[in-house]
Amino acid sequence: MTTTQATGSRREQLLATAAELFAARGFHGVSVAEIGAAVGISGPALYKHFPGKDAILAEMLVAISEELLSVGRSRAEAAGGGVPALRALVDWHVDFALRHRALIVVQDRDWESLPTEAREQVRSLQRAYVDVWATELAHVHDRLPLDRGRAMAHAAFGLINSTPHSALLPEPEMRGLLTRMALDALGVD
Amino acid sequence: MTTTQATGSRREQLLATAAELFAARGFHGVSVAEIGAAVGISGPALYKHFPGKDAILAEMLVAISEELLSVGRSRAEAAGGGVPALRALVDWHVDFALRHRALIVVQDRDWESLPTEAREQVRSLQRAYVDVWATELAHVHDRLPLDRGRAMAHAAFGLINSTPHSALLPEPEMRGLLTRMALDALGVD
DNA sequence: CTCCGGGGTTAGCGAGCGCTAACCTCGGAG
DNA sequence: CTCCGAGGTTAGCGCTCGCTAACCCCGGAG
Repeated sequence: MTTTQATGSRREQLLATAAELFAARGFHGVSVAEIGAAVGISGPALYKHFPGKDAILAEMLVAISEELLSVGRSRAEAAGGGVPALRALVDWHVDFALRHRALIVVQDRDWESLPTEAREQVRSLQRAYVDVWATELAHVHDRLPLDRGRAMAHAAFGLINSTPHSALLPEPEMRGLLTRMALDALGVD
Repeated sequence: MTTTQATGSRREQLLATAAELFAARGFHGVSVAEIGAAVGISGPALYKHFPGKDAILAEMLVAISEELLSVGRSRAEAAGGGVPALRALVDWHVDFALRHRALIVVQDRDWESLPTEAREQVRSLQRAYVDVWATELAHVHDRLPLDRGRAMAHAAFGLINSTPHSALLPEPEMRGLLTRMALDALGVD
């Protein structure tokens, strides 16, 4: 068996670079030649690592959707539910958004460019993640319908995910600001 | 002089239809043939109304940026500044986002596809709009630096503009929810 | 030493794109 | 009655795109 190290790092290098390019100019606005050039190989060499351009997008969006959900779930559980769980969820999402600005942009801009199967997968992962938030919100605000909790979660994501578009504050201050605004918007305190 | 009515309505029909298509599949994901077909003409007939595909995008984004700024300004002024002005701004932006979901989506997804001149124009209009919010925020929260006010405004836009992506509540309830969450996030009340 | 497969190269295909050219139609203004 | 320009049409050009084909290099297992 060969070392999967080199292979893995080239793949991940491509994923990371493609994420930056997609974030900057959109999935349809970036060619495979550009993606290749950005990592020092050129054009069709990319097909030795991915079956197609779509597959790159699919892999990165499925991966982040899975990470958001699984870590979000475990942090909420570790916090024991209720207000501490919501604090944990906000902290987690703010942290993620600040660390992966490019992926945040791509996720809600190029979602429609996913091949059908991956699109469904991402959709269901996102729904599950929203429901983690919505159920915690329902525990905190009693008599809160699930629909309303979901809408509140979406609004909070919009607030937190706005950070790639502004980015005019130093990172620690931005983190604090977004965290406080999100908690206030969710009526937590 | 001919009646500019028919001409104007065809132009506006194209603008409205193109906005829906761009919102659904992205600027690069929609062809001029599709835009034409969606209004009953086909393909190149569109060049009798616009100098190019870019120009359609430019016209609609410049128009909404101007409207957001000018109406926002006048409403804030009419409210007399301070907390009432912020309430007026939130009401205005929520109303706009609910009425023009497609344009909201296009504005922050296909911004980079604008021709240079229009891009600069939209950028400066948006900056001015953000500053309307930031200055009112500075009046309400004393010692609030302008940078921080701008970041708060961006976050509030993110919250309010999330509505095209969720849309799972009836409109009046959504309006109330977004308004309350935005005001809470901004520390107004 | 051999050889073979992973990871790279260039050439080029077929399709779709934005846009232009050339032409048609037809409802008024003169 | 004439004519002309607004607003359509189709044909097709030139370009870029995603992707395939065919080939090459070379490090390490047997």
